[in-house]
Amino acid sequence: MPAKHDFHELDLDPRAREVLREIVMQHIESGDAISSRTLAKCGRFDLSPASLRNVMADLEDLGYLAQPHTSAGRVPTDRGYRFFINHLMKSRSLSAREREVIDDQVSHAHEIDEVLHLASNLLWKLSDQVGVVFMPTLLQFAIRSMDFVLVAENKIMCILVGVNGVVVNKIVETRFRFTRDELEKISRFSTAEFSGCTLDLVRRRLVRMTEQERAQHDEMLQKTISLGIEAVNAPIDHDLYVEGAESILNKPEFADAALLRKTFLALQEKERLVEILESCLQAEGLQILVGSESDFTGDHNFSIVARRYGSQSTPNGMVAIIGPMRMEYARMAPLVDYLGRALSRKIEEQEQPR
Amino acid sequence: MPAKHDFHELDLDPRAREVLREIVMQHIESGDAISSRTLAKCGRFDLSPASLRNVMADLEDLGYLAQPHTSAGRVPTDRGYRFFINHLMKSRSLSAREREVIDDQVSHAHEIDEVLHLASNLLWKLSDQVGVVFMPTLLQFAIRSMDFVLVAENKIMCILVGVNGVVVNKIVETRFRFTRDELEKISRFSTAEFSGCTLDLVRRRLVRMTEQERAQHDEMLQKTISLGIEAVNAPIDHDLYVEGAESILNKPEFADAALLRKTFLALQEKERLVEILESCLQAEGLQILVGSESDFTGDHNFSIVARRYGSQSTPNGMVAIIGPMRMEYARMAPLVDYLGRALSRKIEEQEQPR
DNA sequence: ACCTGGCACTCCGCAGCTTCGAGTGCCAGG
DNA sequence: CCTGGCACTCGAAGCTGCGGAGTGCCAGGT
Repeated sequence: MPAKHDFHELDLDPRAREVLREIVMQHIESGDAISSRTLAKCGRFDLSPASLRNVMADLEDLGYLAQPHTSAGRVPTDRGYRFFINHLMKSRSLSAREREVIDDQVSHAHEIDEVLHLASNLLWKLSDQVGVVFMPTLLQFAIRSMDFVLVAENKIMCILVGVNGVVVNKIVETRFRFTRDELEKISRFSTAEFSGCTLDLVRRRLVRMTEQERAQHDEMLQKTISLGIEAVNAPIDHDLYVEGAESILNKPEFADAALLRKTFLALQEKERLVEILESCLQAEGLQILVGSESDFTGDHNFSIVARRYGSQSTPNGMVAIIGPMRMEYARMAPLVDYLGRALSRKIEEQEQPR
Repeated sequence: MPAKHDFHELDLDPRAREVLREIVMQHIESGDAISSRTLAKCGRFDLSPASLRNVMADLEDLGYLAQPHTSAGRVPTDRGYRFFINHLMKSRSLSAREREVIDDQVSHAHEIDEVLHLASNLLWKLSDQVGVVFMPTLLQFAIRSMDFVLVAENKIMCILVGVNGVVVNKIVETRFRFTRDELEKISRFSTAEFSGCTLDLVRRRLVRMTEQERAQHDEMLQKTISLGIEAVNAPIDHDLYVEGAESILNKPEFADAALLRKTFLALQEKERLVEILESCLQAEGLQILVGSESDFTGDHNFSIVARRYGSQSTPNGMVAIIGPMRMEYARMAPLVDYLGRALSRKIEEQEQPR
């Protein structure tokens, strides 16, 4: 952080900070631009509107506030929100009720995808913003088992279980015919052989096997290898749960039909979402991106409140909320944080079943 | 159909029919209300606007047309569309390009859910309406196999394959511990025992087994039964693919933000969609529902173009397009029909693999 | 040095008015 | 039975004026 920036921020005298804080809070609540008069009336300041106007003018000069037009009140800028989040916000901890709902739901889910789906749903319902949960592809993790089941004469379902408990299944079509017996043998072999490997490693080892002398003559081995390669090459997507896109339909900032349309379509672009979530994956703890601070949020005046989940040992994903810049950060932050922790706990539990 | 209705419809003299047809077509194309003047200008009639006005007034009396307000042109009513669809429409057959796209895509997909997902996607892209594909739950069909795979110490994945090739997998948690060996045996047993049964029948037979003497003592059998019951009781949903809801954002009839919101939310109510699609499941061939002809479409001024797919022998689902009443029926009808046929063919092929 | 009331100014939103054009219905004449 | 003409209706668009909400600035008070 450049010194000048710091200087600015610390330079704000306490009164200005209070004013900024009040403006941001009121604006978040009402959505309107805040005038000096409303501010004076709120009772927190023993100042006349005129004095407040001076303070507000200063804050505008520093780039924390903006006026939509002359003779409208002031509205926080991205920087204003950022300052608010960094220095002024007092997180409102979750209500007992909310905590209960989260704990209850998370503990009742079983499969990991069920848990994640539920998490995005919870985020949506509890925040009334768009809830997003991201799980990176299995590719980066080691697998625990690899099984094959006959589905049709020429179709085999391959079931991969990651060390993190993620279960992925893919149906592959093969030119060989397999019997149940064979598949059972192959399952045993593959699991024994590859458990602990990442998919990438599995692929390399399979390829190496084809080169060995033995493979040329052992038909069974050939079939195993071919099936394994098919299975590993089958595309395995990351999972992205986006829930509650319709909740933006309510928000007054998107009352305009054209803007709404644009905003809505933006949320369908999963690739961009994945991209930005992946870029947050490194950082520990809660992250908040406001408006112009990232490409995606900047284009659409969004903010993102995100947190990594998962234990240190195993791969992580992200939970996040996406909404308009004007959102209740003080409530969203603890919500995302709590849910992230709950998920992490759940996942750690599942790793070491009692 | 009541005689009176028939009378009305057949009573329309050829000129009135032509006029109605032209109005519907022009309105579908432009979205505007059609005036006598525009109609006269189109060249298809050797009549003055005044004469056309008379014809139009008659059509309005009969309920085929309506005026949004005095001094606006005329717009087709539900009945108008219905008459158009039944008697006036000339289906425009698919372009070679479109047919090619469909055939190509359908033939390249493998798993049935992949095919269906693709189908809804195609419907959307080719029609620019909301594409819907519905597959009823597996419950009504006989199964071909039933396998179990170890996923974690206390979690078993159960894989059911229907005679129609549908593959369903569910992860169940059990209080027993299973080894790979056991699961393999159970899989063999279950498949041999239950292949050809509907899930309901499987459940009943499992329950009956618990009552037999043997079950009391044979631990292995107990475990099998418990697992089987878990698997069969795991909820198995119907599949519903809805794609392209965002395409209604474009349609001028939903320019108003409030209406758009309402419309959009309506499309999220999958239950109602399922309900209406299920009700169409009985009828063979293409079905078109216009506006007030059904609850769902009536509430939102939608129309639905739907068709059953699947072979006679095996269970069927529906493919459909949902859009505003003002849609190009002449193009949608063949599109849905063709896709339905393509799907049916694909499914029949998969039933009897060469 | 700082706060404050007052005042001029700007700008938005709204209500009311007019105008314009697009349609229709009806009628009388060919 | 068709047609041109005419009166009438209605909505969309544009203009105007006004009130309200805000701000900026200044001069005077503490």
